[in-house]
Amino acid sequence: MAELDTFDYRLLELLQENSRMTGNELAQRVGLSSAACLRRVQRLRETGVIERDVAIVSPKVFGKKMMVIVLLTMERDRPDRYMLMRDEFAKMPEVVQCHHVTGAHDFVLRIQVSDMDEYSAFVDRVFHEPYIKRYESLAVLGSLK
Amino acid sequence: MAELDTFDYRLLELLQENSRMTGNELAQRVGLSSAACLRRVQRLRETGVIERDVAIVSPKVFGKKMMVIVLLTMERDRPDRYMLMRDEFAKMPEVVQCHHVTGAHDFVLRIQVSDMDEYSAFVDRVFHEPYIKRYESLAVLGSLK
DNA sequence: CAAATCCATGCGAGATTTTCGCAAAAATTC
DNA sequence: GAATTTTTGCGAAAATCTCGCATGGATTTG
Repeated sequence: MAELDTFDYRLLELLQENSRMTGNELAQRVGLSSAACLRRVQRLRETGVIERDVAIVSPKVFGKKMMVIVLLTMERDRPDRYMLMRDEFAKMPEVVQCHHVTGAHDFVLRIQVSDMDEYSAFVDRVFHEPYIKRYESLAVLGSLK
Repeated sequence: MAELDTFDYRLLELLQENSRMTGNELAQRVGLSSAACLRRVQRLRETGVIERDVAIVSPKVFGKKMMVIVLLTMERDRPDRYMLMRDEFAKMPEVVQCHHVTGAHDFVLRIQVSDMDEYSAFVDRVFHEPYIKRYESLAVLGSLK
């Protein structure tokens, strides 16, 4: 992608807030015609500046009311396992986020489950592996953003 | 909102992945007519099951290339500070996520900044408060989802 | 410095998508 | 099992998006 100008940034800002805004609404706010706005947005999508569009569903609805943050520490002698782990985490529906980090821990995971039972089962299934040295579970009491 | 049936859940699942899916595409996947799908989606939005729709912008574009996860521990004698802290975090653009958690730490923050300098400034400004006992920064090397 | 080239623009037609009224089918209530 | 309510599919109308085209401004080129 070439360079983004002020219009593009403004559009991104707006769409990050509400991606269902129509061409006319955008036009009104950025001071371009509807067509121009939509053409720009189209380009932003094609070039990957806008990666995707998602609906944000109220967490209550899915009944996945329990969120846990896990700090994972792997055995130091198996750095090759990192990528494999990551890929496996990617496939698990309970894992909504996975960060590979520096420092005392190796991974920070955000886990979404319905209840303690489901979490407990998840832990048994996933964390009791030889290359996992330690895990620390932080139950989330409340969140912002 | 009344009850959600299997169709609704399927629609939510799809829209969570890609909210730009058209009525026909949805129809094809859930086995209802386009109109029925769109009517349901409309209702899901109206009733707040779908809270909003957002565009996900590549973090690189905004120049916020650095992500840090911070484990925050507050002084135990000031639990009243928790809510105030939370509200303050909510206002900071660097804080993209904030979870209040149980366990050894009190908050887990996800911070997005352009570089080390900006992070350093952020730390000085925010974490050097008397009621903050300890903070641990985990730089994110890579992420999934 | 003018000519040529390049890009993004606005306009508007055409295509796609969404919304809505309606009658029929399905599900629910009594 | 009849009556009522809800949801469906269809299709028309409305809204939205896409695209070709000519124009105008900026940059490049000769």
